[in-house]
Order: sequence, then C-alpha cells, then structure tokens
Amino acid sequence: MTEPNAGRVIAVVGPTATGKSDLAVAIARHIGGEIVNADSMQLYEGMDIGTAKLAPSERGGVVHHLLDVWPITKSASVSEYQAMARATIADIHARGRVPVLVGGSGLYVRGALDRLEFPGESAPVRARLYDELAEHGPEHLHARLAQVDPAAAAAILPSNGRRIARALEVIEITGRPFVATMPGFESIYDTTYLGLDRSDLDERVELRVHKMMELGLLDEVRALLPYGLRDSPTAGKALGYQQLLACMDPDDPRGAVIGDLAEAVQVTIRQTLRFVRRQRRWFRRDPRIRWLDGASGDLISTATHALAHTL
RNA sequence: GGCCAGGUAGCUCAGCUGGUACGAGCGACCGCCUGAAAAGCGGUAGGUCGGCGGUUCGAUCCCGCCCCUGGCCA
Repeated sequence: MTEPNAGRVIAVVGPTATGKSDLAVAIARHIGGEIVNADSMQLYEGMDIGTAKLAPSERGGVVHHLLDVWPITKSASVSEYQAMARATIADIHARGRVPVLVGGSGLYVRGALDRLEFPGESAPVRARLYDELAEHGPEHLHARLAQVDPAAAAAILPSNGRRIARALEVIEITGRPFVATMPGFESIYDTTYLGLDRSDLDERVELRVHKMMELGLLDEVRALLPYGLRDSPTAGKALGYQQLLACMDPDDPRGAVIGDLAEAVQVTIRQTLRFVRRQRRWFRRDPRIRWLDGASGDLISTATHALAHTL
C-alpha cells in the first residue's frame, strides 16, 4: 500500500438482520479491533430498538464508534459521515488497532472506505432548486441540466427530480460538471470485505420485527416524539418508526395509537423485506466482497480464516 | 332453502350495456444510485377475464346450469 494513511480495515456488510453486528464483535475480539458503525440509522441517538443497535452489554467489551452521534432532528449526510468515519479509522489505526466497519448502508460503506469525494452543498441553492422543482416539475430542470452538463443529463433520468436538483446544485457551487456515475471499487485502505447473508432471512426479518414490538418499539417512538421525530427529515423515515408514526395521532404528544397497529407491523415487515432485496442488489455488484453464510454453524471460524488468508 | 352483491395479473380493484384486456396501485424480478441512501428513480414479466354448455360471424361483458365468497331473509 502506498497510501500514506493506508492500513488494514475489515468491513462487514450485507442485508439487515443477518447477524452482522454479532459477527463484527466476534471478529473484533479475535483480532483486537474496534467497531465503526456504518449504519445510517444507528447514527441517531435514541433509536435503539428499531435499528437493532447492540446494547452496551451486548458489545462484548469491544469499543464501538459512531453510534448515537446525531440527534434525530438532523438531516443525514453521507459526506459528514465520511469525515467522521475516516477520522475514526485514522484514530484506531494510530492506536495500532484494526477498525471493523459494520453496516448495511451501502453508500455509507463506500463513502467511508472507497475513493469517493462528495462535492459541497449549499442549502440556499438547494432550497431554490426544490422550489423550482415543485413549481415546474423535474423535466424542466432536466432540460436545463442537459444544457449545462449533457453527460450528467444523459446519466440521470428526467423523472428523478432529486438527483437532477443535486446535480444542478453541485454545478452551480463548484462550477464543474456533476459526476453522475459511481467510480470503480477501489478502497483507500487495505480493506477486506466480508458479506453476510442467509437463506432464511425472510422469516428472520418477520420474527425480528415482532420482537422489536415486544421490546417496546412503540414506547421508543413515543419517547422520541418530543424530540421531533415526526418532523425529522431522515430519522422519521426509518423502517418501523415511519410506520408506527403513521398510525399515531399527530396531535397527541403522548402518541396515542389511532390506526391499526397490527397493520403497521405488517407493513414494516413488508418494507423491511423490500429493503433487504435492495441491499442485496447493491452489495452484489461489489466484486471485492467475500460472502459468508450467516446461518453456518462455524461462521466465526470461517470468517477468521478468510481474514487470515488476506493478511 | 330463498334473495342480493361479487368471482378479471401474486394481492386490492378498474374495465364505455358483445368485436383482439388500455388496465391501475401494491407485490415480484431486474437495473440505476457521488452530501435525505432504512431515501430517490426507472425497466420487465405475470391474466384460458370462476367452471361447463348455449346464443352469435364473434363473448370478460347476453342466456342456462354448476362451483366458490360475502351479506340479507328464512
């Protein structure tokens, strides 16, 4: 490795509910590592049950970084996450330990580890573009994008208002074209990617959502109400939270349930299954990932063997 | 047992009182994704129109019988 900050990193990725967190802890204990969270929703403080965040008692004595670092009112930002993740990784390396990055948020994983730089942002510019988007529709902005940046326009569908607005925002504040295609799979670290999946995931997701309800997800949502969960730009859209919010009385600060709770649970299960498929599609494109069967009895030894081979 | 409504894509339903199902939403599958990514956008595949028979040049839409579902009356 020729990078000045090159160093070993283990990444544990894959769809939700496969057991990534536990595997990461096992790996960290085995190699003397520290965990770095790469789950966009576990970054939020107070969202514990619904994000399946490992409780301190479940962390096996391993140091965990980047959990509970954002208030739920904060709009998520990959670029801010990238900065935090890289600083954390550098710090762990400086202490002579191995960072174990765990999470199912594909873009966050790439943002932390891959050669990917996010251009700046401008809230006023974005606000103006969104106003324009609401008024004239995405095709109108797409036509403009086609004039200033034909390549970007060709890569972004005319119906995708959000990406078009983002592209125009970047062009406006940087004066340079918008890079609308993801770069190749190149990590800035000496990274080993382990992917975790399992064939019984559907049943597992269903059980897990019911389990979350038993553990008090509804109370967790209620507790976050006074902190602005309902109006939060990102946190309120998290799986489970979004559905429970939808069946609660928006005017009742205690969060009285007015809709069908059982229905909300079913929708959460369905949406989570869909999320699993989207995660699989995202991660399977990455040729660096070595896939492991989460249901395998000797998962941990398989994983540590895989790591030994890449040392 | 009688009456009414209904049986159309995996699910929920549209379908101009006969002329090749225009279907829609959701789901599934596939793809895209550079500061909201548990978000956003797109593409594709699914239908013997409950069954059998009849009328008709032709029936998802007309007639008869049968099966199933929901409701009402006995």
